[in-house]
Amino acid sequence: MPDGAVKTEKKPVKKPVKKKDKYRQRQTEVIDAAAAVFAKKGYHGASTGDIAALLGIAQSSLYYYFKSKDEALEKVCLHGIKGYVERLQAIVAGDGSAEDKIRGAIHNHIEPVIFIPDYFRTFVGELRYLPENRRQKLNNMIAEYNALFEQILVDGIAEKTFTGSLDSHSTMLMLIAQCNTVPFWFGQFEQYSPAQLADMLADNFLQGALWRPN
Amino acid sequence: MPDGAVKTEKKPVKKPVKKKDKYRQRQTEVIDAAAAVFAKKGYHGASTGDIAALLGIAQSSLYYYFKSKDEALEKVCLHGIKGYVERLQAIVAGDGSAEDKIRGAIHNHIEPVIFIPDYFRTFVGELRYLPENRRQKLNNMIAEYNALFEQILVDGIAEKTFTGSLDSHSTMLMLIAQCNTVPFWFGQFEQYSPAQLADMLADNFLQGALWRPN
Amino acid sequence: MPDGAVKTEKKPVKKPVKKKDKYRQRQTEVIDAAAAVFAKKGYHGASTGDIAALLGIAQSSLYYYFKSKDEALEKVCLHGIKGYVERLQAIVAGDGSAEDKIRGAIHNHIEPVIFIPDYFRTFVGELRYLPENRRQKLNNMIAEYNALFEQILVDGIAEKTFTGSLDSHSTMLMLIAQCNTVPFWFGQFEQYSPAQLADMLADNFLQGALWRPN
Amino acid sequence: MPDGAVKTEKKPVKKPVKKKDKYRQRQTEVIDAAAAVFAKKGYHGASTGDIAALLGIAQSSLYYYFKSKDEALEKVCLHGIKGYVERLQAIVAGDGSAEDKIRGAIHNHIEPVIFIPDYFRTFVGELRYLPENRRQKLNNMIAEYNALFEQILVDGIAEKTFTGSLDSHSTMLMLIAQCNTVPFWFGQFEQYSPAQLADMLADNFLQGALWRPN
DNA sequence: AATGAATGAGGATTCATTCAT
DNA sequence: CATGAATGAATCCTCATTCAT
Repeated sequence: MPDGAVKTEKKPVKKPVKKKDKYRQRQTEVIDAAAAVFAKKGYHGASTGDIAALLGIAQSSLYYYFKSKDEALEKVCLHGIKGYVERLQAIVAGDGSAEDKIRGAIHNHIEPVIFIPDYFRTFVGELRYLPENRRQKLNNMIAEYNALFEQILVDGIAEKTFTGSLDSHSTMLMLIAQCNTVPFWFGQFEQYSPAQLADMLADNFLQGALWRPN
Repeated sequence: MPDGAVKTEKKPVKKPVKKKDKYRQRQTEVIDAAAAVFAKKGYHGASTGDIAALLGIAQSSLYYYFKSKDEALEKVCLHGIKGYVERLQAIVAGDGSAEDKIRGAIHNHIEPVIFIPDYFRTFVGELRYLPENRRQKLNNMIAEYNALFEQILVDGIAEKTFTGSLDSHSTMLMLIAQCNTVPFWFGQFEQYSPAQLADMLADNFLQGALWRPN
Repeated sequence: MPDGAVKTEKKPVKKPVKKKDKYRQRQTEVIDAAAAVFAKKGYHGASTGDIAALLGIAQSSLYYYFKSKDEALEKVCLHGIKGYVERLQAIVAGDGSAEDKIRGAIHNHIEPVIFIPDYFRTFVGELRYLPENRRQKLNNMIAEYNALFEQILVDGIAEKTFTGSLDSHSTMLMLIAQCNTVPFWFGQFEQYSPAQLADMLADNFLQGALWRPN
Repeated sequence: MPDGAVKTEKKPVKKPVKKKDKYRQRQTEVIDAAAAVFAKKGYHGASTGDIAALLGIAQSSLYYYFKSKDEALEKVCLHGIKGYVERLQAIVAGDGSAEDKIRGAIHNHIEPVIFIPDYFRTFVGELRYLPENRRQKLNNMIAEYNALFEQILVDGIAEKTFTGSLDSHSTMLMLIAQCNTVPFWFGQFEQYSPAQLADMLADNFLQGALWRPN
């Protein structure tokens, strides 16, 4: 009984929370739309009108959710790599072999690429159009990510998991580049799950293509 | 008499040839500039003003060399893959092993990527902005190129040069995607020659990264 | 006394009054803010967002206190010259000399200019942006004010307080214009009180700048 | 004969000059229009469309003559005070009495105010909307101008042309302010020439309004 | 009594393109 | 050959205003 009273009293306390939540949710939808349009048409090829049309709202209404097209791109990119670094840190810090780690890293990289392809394609293809000042933070994250990735290779070479002829830096770049291209051709391969794709890629990287008689 | 006639006759005959040559040459410079600007800023991010500025001429003067920005992009893309298919055809028709052929194909693919990076980056990154009608021809070339590439893999699997677990289609796409990313990070690797890079890539693809005690 | 009854009876009677008072008071604050923003940024350079920000409320909340930006400007202007005409009428109707009256008029004009500078600057500088229909009333007040001012000059010339070479109309305009400019540079003269400033201005007007040996 | 040849040779040399001249001339017309519109509607109340409409050209064509609305305002303001400082310098450097100089200064100030009223009204009323960076130069010119003006007053007080009770700084500001207001009410006084107006103003300032029996 | 959400209209600016010379 | 001049369309963004709550 008192509970009922408490509940009705809570409302005025709760409301602002709910409102902010609703705003956040709508903002997410708006950024989703931006990601979709940027991915499809490229940042400069996309107009705010395109985004608004996708949402079925007025162009000017977009600006209630972001302050500029730049900011929208930034938000898309940030969401595109959210958690990436953290997850890779966990993998690197783990106690598996270098092979396990590289497989883990490839899975980590590819899965979001496939689950939020619009965000990821935008991140990969349009980040360079983000103005210098907004790009800084993202560049730092990339640098950190790359360093972690390379670390796995370096360690693997040291522990003789990987061949000593591997140039860790260029290999890292190539491997990441390869993963990054996935969302651009994945559409044609719906028969493979993201995990399968990641495995294929990892196998390819680790084993090579040559036939090995056994 | 004949002399005079010849002279006056020759002029209108010869000059146009020379003029056309000069025109062609200047046009090449213009398309070079377009390629450079497209590569740097993206098709939609680039303005005809940027191209003109790079050449030190007036914007309107560009239209003497191409009819529209679209056409400029088309010319850049066409030049970006000129000879690609033909050279790959020759490689496929050759009588080396599948391994040799795949190495040859990778070299073939990478060298231009590096020698005319502006053209190639534009081709890889901006082709999708080319209007449907102009894109047709290029798409056909790509399809043919991909088919040739895949053929090598298919043959290689058949002749047991490549492991049977290889999915030829997706492998082809990944391999090409990997080659295509080269011009985007090559700048950092001036210590490697294009040929060395191609070898590294081919080795990686063929041998894999795992350490092989022997 | 039947306190209880009175109290409960009064409430519904009094509250609306109190409410209106509170509304009026808040409205005054809102118009104050509008005056400040208009004075600083100009009518067209000011946005309703600026006003709301100064008050710490939402833009849309402003419309509870005025129906449009136009109306806000009108309210500011009206408040800016409230009492002006009446006080000048009193001065003109008084029985001092023309010199006293012109001094009184200048004081009358300058003091509000300084005590409510935002209102006054807005009135002087932004009135012209008020739409025709709203401007009518204010224009009439100005005309009346000017006429009263000129009357002092005319009378002063007739009674030989002022030199006969004075063109009363243009002099009136110049004198008023001079007073109007005060709030635009007064900030730099905090060492002078409004009354001193008015005196300086009046002295200048009456005596002139030339040195008079005596 | 040689003359003819020379003449035809000159053409290519002369042309560029003529073209630039034509551009300059047209630019002047454009800035004239901008001044007119700014003066009438205020900087923020004026749209580039208004300016274009006055010229009978397309909005976008304006940008061939100035890079931004800001720049247009700057050009108008600069033109509005062109020569002001220099002419006042000449007056101050002259060898007349302080009275002559102050008369000269008032004439100098008022005449352009009347001959190019749009420029001047814009300069007086809209300069404050010019972004900080563009305003610097103009502010410096104003400071220099004011200093020169004040110098006349200081000298005049020293040489006992002006009464010792004069506060030179505030008087300077008031006098200039008074001159500046002229173009805002001059329209009503077409019976007076600029010179007459300047004389009236100077007389007023020097002699004062009081009747002097003599 | 106030606000969140949304919008239409307008505004500055860019840009590809044209055309006379 | 090349350009100066001009323009229409598009684009990003701001803003006054509305209205349900």
